[in-house]
Amino acid sequence: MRRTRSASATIEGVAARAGVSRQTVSNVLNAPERVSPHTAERVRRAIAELHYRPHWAARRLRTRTSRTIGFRIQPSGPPVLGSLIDRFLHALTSQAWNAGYRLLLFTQASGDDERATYDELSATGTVDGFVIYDLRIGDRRPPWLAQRSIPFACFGRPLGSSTAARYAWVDVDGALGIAQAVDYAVSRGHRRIAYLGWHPGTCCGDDREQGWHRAMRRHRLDTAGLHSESADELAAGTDAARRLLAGDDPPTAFVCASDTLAVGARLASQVGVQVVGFDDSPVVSLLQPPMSSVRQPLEDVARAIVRLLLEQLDGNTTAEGVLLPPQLIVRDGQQPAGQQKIEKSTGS
Amino acid sequence: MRRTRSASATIEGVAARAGVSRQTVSNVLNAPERVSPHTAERVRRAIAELHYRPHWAARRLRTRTSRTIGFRIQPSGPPVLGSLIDRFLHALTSQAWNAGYRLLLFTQASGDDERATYDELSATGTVDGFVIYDLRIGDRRPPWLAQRSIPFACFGRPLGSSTAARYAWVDVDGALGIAQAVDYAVSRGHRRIAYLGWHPGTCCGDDREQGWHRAMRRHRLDTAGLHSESADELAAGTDAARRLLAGDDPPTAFVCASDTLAVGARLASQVGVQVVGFDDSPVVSLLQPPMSSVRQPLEDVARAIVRLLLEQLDGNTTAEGVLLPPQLIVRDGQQPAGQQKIEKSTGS
DNA sequence: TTGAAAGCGCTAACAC
DNA sequence: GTGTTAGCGCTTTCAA
Repeated sequence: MRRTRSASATIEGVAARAGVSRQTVSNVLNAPERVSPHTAERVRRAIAELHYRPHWAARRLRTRTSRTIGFRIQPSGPPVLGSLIDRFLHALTSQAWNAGYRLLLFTQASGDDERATYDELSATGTVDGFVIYDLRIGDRRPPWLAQRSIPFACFGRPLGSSTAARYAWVDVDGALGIAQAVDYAVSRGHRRIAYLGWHPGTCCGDDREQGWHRAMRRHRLDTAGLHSESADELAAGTDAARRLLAGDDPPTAFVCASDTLAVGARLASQVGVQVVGFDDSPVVSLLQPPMSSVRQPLEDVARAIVRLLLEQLDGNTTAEGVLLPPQLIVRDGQQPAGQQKIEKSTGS
Repeated sequence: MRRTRSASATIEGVAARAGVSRQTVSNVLNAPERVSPHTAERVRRAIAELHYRPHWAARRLRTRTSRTIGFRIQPSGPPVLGSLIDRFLHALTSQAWNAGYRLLLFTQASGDDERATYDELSATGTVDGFVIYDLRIGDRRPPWLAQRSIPFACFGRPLGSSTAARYAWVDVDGALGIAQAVDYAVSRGHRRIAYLGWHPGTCCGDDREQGWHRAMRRHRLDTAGLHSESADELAAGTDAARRLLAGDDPPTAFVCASDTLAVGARLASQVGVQVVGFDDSPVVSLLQPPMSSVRQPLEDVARAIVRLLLEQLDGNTTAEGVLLPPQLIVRDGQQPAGQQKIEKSTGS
């Protein structure tokens, strides 16, 4: 006869079967070094025979930890090419699990104060801390959480806050990524390299634009008439590219703040015009001919975020910022010296 | 001075402040009808003043319910256009939350038995049940879970199982969706309407192909030489479309089992050839010119799934199957009579 | 190295 | 309508 859910074994049952006290069973699971190998073996056998698993809630109540990380997903707004956050979510779930933590998902309750749910989950002890992302300039969540001593770690630098340095964050060096893209375009012989970015004030947009400016300066290239700001939309990318291409001395390459803008630019470009995107969205590798794009190291970001968060939960208040380098995934044309081709291009 | 996390109020503190017993406070929260309005008001004030929140784990232990639903996300395999599951995840999170449940995410631990994690989460009482998706033919999870009386609900019909009728599932009527697409193509004057599908045996592929066959028969249209089976890849769509277009009496419209195939088909098609996709991926609305696609009602799916799961948790063992109608989102050309245009097409 | 006692915070069952 | 008692399953503290 099968064990049923309603009658699952408790630590008491295991202790009885192994002929030891509850304590010893607990020690086998939580502090094996305190138990003699012989006893431990007997206990482990009893555990296996009874298919015993410690009750999650009982453990949580006793230790007063939830071993759970909260993560809020936003409704996926305007259509963009493959959401970076969805891919990040996979990495985060996996990293949290590896660290013995669970990931709890939630959404903003409609009409709710943005922070009510953070408060709820934290005050009830449902989660030990949060991972937050999509930080806007002057985002009020970091100071709000910090003031309440609620542990959190950010994907992205908290900008526009005087206390930003005190938060734990992990970000990808957008300036470096864009600079890599410019370097690559230069190595392919381009000199008129335009940048399609977002309106100033968008989260990581300023950072990426900086990368373009600096890289162009380093190569002693002129930037006049090669710059556009728009919303993060495909049509905006197309419009911007058309406008720039119509000028005197038009660009022969576009380096873009997003894949969405990049695909838009491609629609306005003839063969021979190089376009480099940002984020390495799945759809990008499907394009014909293939397009290069800057990839964010999402696994590394997730690993670092979990580490920073757990350090706080362990009481090590290391308010640290981690900046990770992205990687240009080259899909068009020959490799520049020193670059490694990471992915085969898809296609017929 | 601020309340700190470590010293949060308990039900005892609230009871003391309100001058009632712990039980009364509990009743105010869980069974308000048992408490006199006057007492309830006093208790509520005390709750507010102390910023009291019932401790999640204590509740879970006492009631022996986790109020949590488990959901496994797979690593996002080969690049496809915008993952349907990511959008479903938003809807599911929101619906679960509205029902008072939390959504717990997990991934398959590498090298693990596929079912070990389901077992772990269930046996420890970390979750009350699961939502599973991406059911393959003869998927062993449904019978495995059912045998252990672990509640679950499927997104998609469990196929290839003799006991499928006994499971709770919610699916979208793919045959109907494809039929809508065919009807629309016919209304636009097309007679040679091809179908690009997947290899037989793929989960919902057979269903969708059925829809094409039936709709074509209903319109008394010939299907010979208008059918292709391939992997769900962009290049495969392009190849298939090219092959069919090269035949005698080539198609003037393509109805596809996925947006990925549809976009592939577009790349092989000239202006005037109509292509209809499936899933209404975000990227589809970005195409120029816009493309129509069959949209799955993910909010409704999520709502029904949560309902079916909670019914099981409440002890109502309704092994029910729910089939929901999809909706053709028309983006190209004029509306056929009786069709409503749902979304503005994006573009310049 | 092992065991006994205590209690985490809450709610079901019952008495008043 | 409200209070008292008991105990969910576990781990921390302290004694043996």
